[in-house]
Amino acid sequence: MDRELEKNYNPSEIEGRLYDKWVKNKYFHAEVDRDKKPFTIVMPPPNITGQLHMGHALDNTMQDILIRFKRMQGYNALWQPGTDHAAIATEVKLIENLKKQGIEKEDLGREGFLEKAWEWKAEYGGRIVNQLKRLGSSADWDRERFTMDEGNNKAVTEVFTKLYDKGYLYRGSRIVNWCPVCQTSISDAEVIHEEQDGFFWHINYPVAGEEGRFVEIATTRPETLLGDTAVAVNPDDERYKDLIGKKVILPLVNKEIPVIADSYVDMEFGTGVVKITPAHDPNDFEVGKRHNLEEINIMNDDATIAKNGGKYAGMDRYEARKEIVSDLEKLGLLVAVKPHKHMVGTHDRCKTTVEPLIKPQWFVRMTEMARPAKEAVEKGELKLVPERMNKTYYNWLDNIRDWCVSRQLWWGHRIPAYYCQDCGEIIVSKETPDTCPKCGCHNLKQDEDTLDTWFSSALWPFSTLGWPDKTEELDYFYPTDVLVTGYDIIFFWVIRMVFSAIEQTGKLPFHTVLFHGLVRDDQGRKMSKSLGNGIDPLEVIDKYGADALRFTLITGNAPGNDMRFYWERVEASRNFANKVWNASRFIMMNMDKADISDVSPDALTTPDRWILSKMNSLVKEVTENMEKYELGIAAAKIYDFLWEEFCDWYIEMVKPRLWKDEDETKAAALWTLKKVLTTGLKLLHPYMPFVTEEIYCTLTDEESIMISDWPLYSEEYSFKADEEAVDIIKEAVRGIRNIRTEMNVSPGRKASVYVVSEKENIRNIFENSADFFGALSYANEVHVQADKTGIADDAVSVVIHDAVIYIPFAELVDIKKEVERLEKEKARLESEIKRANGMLNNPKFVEKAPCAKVEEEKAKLKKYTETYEQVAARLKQLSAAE
RNA sequence: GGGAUCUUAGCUCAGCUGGGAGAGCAUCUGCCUUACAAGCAGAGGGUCACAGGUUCGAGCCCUGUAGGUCCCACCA
Repeated sequence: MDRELEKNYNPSEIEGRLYDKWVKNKYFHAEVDRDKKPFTIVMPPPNITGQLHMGHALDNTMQDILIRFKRMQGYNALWQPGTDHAAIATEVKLIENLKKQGIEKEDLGREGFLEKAWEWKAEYGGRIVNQLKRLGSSADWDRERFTMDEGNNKAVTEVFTKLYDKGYLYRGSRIVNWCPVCQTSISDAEVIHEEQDGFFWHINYPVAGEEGRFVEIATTRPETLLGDTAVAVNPDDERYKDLIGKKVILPLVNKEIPVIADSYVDMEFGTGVVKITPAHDPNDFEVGKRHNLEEINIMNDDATIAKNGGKYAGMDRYEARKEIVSDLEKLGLLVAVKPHKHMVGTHDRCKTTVEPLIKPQWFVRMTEMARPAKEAVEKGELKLVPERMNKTYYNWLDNIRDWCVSRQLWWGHRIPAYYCQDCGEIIVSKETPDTCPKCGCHNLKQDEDTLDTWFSSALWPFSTLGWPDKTEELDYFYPTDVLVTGYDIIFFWVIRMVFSAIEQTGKLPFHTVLFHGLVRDDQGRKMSKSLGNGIDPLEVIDKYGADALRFTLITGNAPGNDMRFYWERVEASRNFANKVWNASRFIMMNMDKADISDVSPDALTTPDRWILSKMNSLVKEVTENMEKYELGIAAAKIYDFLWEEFCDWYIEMVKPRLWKDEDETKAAALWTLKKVLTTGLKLLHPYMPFVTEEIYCTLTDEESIMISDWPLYSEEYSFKADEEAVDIIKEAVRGIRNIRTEMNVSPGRKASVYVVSEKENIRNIFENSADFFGALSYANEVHVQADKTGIADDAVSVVIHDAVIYIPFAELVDIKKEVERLEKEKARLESEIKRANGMLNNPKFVEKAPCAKVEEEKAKLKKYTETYEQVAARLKQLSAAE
């Protein structure tokens, strides 16, 4: 051993070095290789404006675990990375930055602004990528993409024109969600409805021609009154039947508007009369369409009242609201003001209350594309993990509305639509057109708008692989396999990728979506900038290492569930890394004690076969759970095995053999230690890539653990008899330790241990294991015999199945206590026997339960009965001794 | 209004298709035993929210109740 490990695992020393080595050796890079099966994951592209947060850390850890696992299994594993231009986020951020320098967006003009944007991207766009690297992410950085790079631009234009030609994309003047602060339209998915305290203003509208008669309406937004073009009642409402077809006078505006009947009106709610403002409410818009009502836009883009708003023109919407209410009051038309909680739509980015406005926008028709997306899940071709996400998925698709994809922003993919300034013709084309196909003029102007960020990310799984070109990569790596993401962007992204992929490529973009939850703070709150409760993953990595962070994020959590972040848990994970580190150190320190190059299976001892057998089962369980995406369960199994079975039991069992100079089984022990450790390291590697790599490369001559073969379950390592034998020894050891603690015998004090059993096979087990059995149970000598000859009656005893262990602690033994202890044990066994008998005497159980279960109970009953008899016999002895 | 989900040890959570309640942390006791005190050996601690039902058998399946969380939805 030419290298040695430090006493404690120090992640910061090794992480950078190993990561550089992996990159340098191109382990992350995947090339098309027809001889190997591909396994592909596309990374959800983080925003270029972003900083790594716990959500990214979790998301990328899960992906890295899967990709490392598959890579080791022999797949040609590609983890396709990249970043997202994040239209609104970036543009808003840039505008803020410019403002600090006293520059307005408009001052720069479109070209100038975009120049700044690209500069900013060049400077900060790589920041989050570098942060991802610190996690250990084994993405193929040689293939890194950007949603606005050349290839993606091409894909976006291709899709836009194809959808347009197919009639799935149209330009229309419809009511959209408008953010007055960001000055752009946003999609329904970007609107968050939050409950706010507002008021219900009850207003009297005078009925035209009927002096003194009013209809009372109730509204939460009185300022929209300026744009009212009707008042609606339910056609079945007896109260207002006679009003239908009549006119009312719109207060303040003093204009006559009709009373119409529409079933949209709920008779039970409010006054049963609704003011209709088609230009400022989505429902009213629909009503207006049905009744051919005029749409009067009374608001500017910044949510101030427009010119047509009379005296209110220029006022902010809330200021106008106040004025209007006060004016109505003066006129005596304000009937009541009632506090009212209602849901208000806000922009998810800036929290501004959105204003429904009519704007000409581009929309993607969803009805046709939604269907196959839904069917894919229904037919099981697309699997959502956990399965309960199916309902959310269906529900969204069932109620889907057309997707508003145009944004009044500069940073993004400019819409490839051109308008003829002469004849109004719309041309959608991949190339900039020169002449108008309709009127032949050259007076064409491109649409000023850009596309929703998600329009391009919806194409991510195939655009990153070269689509629309028929590349080798696309052919080989696509469709991808698993998508890992948070359930919070199922609507924004997942569904849109699914229908886009089906429509554009005819294939699903992936066969499985693995969802994870949110990482919350220790009080269960969402981590957020405003609360200041966010924990920086990089700080965690600095303090405890990337492996500890990764392990923490993965364990103790089921797929799709939120989790809380605790520093204590990171510490526990770090301790585990250190535990593995030290076990390895121990093994390396002893490696020179024998030559293990030629260890035959016959040389293995019972504990060797036991741990190998346990290891073998572990391999199977871990692999199975990882295949099922139960990453947390698999991790817990590795943890338990390595810490308990391997460190606490096996290494302790092996020590006497290593210490003793003339022991012939030393090589077998060392061989087993190394075998089990390297297997364990491999299983652990996807979770803790750094510590496992460092140990593996120190312990073996291999180049890297990450390109080593994933362990396979093998019958040749299944040793049932040895497992049973060691279980008996462990039971005895535990019993002895228990009693010693109970009696306050200090560990330094050794004692003779007598194992008495009538059964020869049991005696053999103890005889063969005497060295480590003695060491584990603090014995200075172990006697194995068939009867009690030579053992003092007042020795302490431990009854296990098939044997009684005696420890002569004459001066320490308190017979009374000993009897008490045994009586307790006897009672416990009695209840067990009763339980087993209860089941077995139930004819229905015997009849209906599976055979294996019945047999199991019979075996238990036998074991308990036998143990019970031993205890009873021991109690008899004690009473005789008294 | 619709839907999802949670309620398990003091805390945070596992518990995969129903077959004798688990982990980490915390607590208590004893140990610096030649890999590890970031450790070792022991211990205590739970009518699995509540009420019914299905079943030979329920933490797990069904129904209802209470409380929490989240998502969706155009009740002005």
